[in-house]
Amino acid sequence: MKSTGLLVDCGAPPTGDSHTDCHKVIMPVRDALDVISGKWKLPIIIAVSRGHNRFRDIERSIPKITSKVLSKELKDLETHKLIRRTVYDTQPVQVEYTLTPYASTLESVIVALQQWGLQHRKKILGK
Amino acid sequence: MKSTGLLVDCGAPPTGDSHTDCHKVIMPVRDALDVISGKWKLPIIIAVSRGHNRFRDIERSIPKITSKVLSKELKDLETHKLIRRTVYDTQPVQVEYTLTPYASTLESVIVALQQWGLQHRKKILGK
DNA sequence: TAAAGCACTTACCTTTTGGAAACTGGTTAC
DNA sequence: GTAACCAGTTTCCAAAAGGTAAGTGCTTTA
Repeated sequence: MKSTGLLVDCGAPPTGDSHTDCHKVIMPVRDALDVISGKWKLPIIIAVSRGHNRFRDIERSIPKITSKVLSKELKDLETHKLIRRTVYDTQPVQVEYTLTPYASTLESVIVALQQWGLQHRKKILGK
Repeated sequence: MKSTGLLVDCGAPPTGDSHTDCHKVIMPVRDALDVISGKWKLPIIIAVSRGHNRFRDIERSIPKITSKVLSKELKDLETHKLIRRTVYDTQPVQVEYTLTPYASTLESVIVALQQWGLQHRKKILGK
């Protein structure tokens, strides 16, 4: 048995049944991936962080996104407390989307993914 | 996620506009997500890292995975240079899957996702 | 000689995800 | 008064991901 030392050692012996221990890695990782994976979540987060705060403004700033998908993704991001939706009682009503302070906790995750992804592209497409 | 063979094709051309730097974040992140997202990649990596090196051994160690999916995922992981497939010229042939040293570069990414996912679950499920 | 193990592959479904286009019900600008 | 803008929703479709079950060609075990 060769180990590259990858990953948290879940504690169980390598020959034992360790899938329950591994769940301690897999479950949180999948929770995190759920939040940021998909085609549009990151583009939306970035668009909003740059000051595109109105629905149509976000839609225009992200090429090829449709209003249906944008609507759904904004709801997802809202339930994950990454985006706040504020309705102003004006005529007509104005809706503003902003990043929550909590959204900034994602930064280290995104940076880790970005850096690994960058070197991986070089590795796979031959340097 | 749309892929062009190995890596993600992010659609829009990198012109000189303000979206260029967005793509510098989004593209690498999507490349990275492509490698580790999906239902089975992480469980497989963990199983192999813990000494499950034969096809049937890996299959048995991951509850509910099917041979079709395992076969496909192992191929993906191999083209991403995370897993090495070694065929021994025995009777009958033996096939061994091991993690490459490169696979250990994923560790910081996985740890970042795991930690964020852990606190996120607490945040979302109240507490 | 039959059953079982190994390393897969194949054909066929179902579920999930994302896309196109039209449409709603309001408001405002020309 | 009609055209356009806003913030979406609805219906229908296509592609991708994943699941089920059976089969392949080999070898070893009983």
